Amino acid sequence: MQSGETDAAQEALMRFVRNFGLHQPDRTPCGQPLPVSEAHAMVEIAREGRIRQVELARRLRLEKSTVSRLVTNLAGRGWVDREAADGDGRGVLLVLTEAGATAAARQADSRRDRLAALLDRVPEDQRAAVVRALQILAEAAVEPS
Amino acid sequence: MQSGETDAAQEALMRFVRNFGLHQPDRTPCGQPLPVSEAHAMVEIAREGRIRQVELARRLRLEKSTVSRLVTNLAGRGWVDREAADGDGRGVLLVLTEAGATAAARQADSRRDRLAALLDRVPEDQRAAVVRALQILAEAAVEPS
DNA sequence: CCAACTGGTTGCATCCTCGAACCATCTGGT
DNA sequence: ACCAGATGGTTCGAGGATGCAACCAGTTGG
Repeated sequence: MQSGETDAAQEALMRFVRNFGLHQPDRTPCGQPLPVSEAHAMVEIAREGRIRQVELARRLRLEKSTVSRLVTNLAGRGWVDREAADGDGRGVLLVLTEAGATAAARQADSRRDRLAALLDRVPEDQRAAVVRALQILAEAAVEPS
Repeated sequence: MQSGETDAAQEALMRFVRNFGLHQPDRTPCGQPLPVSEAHAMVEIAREGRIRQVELARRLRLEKSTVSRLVTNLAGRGWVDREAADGDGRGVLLVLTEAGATAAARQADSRRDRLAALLDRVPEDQRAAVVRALQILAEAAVEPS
């Protein structure tokens, strides 16, 4: 590993976090001000349709208590329902409501716009490489929890 | 702009944020638990040696009030001193103390380790491309404030 | 010389996250 | 069948990070 390469990556990562506004936990570009973690939760729930709360916590890398409150918020917005898990009397199954599906779609659109604007500012001939790199990074960032 | 590409980028970005732990504002890998923004502040101050507080706010994309408090914390750790700006009686010039320089160096080492570990997990023949992509992204993420 | 602006600080409100305590429900071994 | 330990959730308390508004002190331009 070349030290210069690492330093460059470190510098670039910091700039990206700042420039993209990742340090502001609230207010994501999802149509309405929506906490990042709730937005991420919506993505996961929407993808699966129904998902165990503990599984959501694992994917979001959040404490179960945090997820519990987060889900309470989402339920308060009328976006998800809590159902009893089939085989397990303890578990909670999260299900997207109709309104939740609509909201998730709207959020996805806004996010798409934001990302499209970002990618618009990278030279066209490097776009594919950048996206690919992002995927590689996401994969490489997995830490043993 | 291909929609599939945007979606892939969006997905990858979300995974990266989660997997890398960017959603935890406190606790950065800098030797000791250090808030992300304070760590970034240290990087900027260390790079410049001395920097105006308002300039720090601009670079960190934070409200001046937030920076004021942030700097108070850093001063409390004994890492920076507040000096009067030369030509301007209002301004504050931030200067790294000796201890601050040491701390900044230590933090840089820890960050380097973390980044090196991350890059270690990306295939060697793509490392350069990934770092390059990160730089492009950081550049592209600049929003008109 | 005064109005408008700029840099900082402080107070207030909001939000996010974690750990601990607690409860209910499995699971595995005896 | 029973009990100890693990697992999934909820609630409570505490700690941090951030923004906005109000306020003060200097600066600038007309």
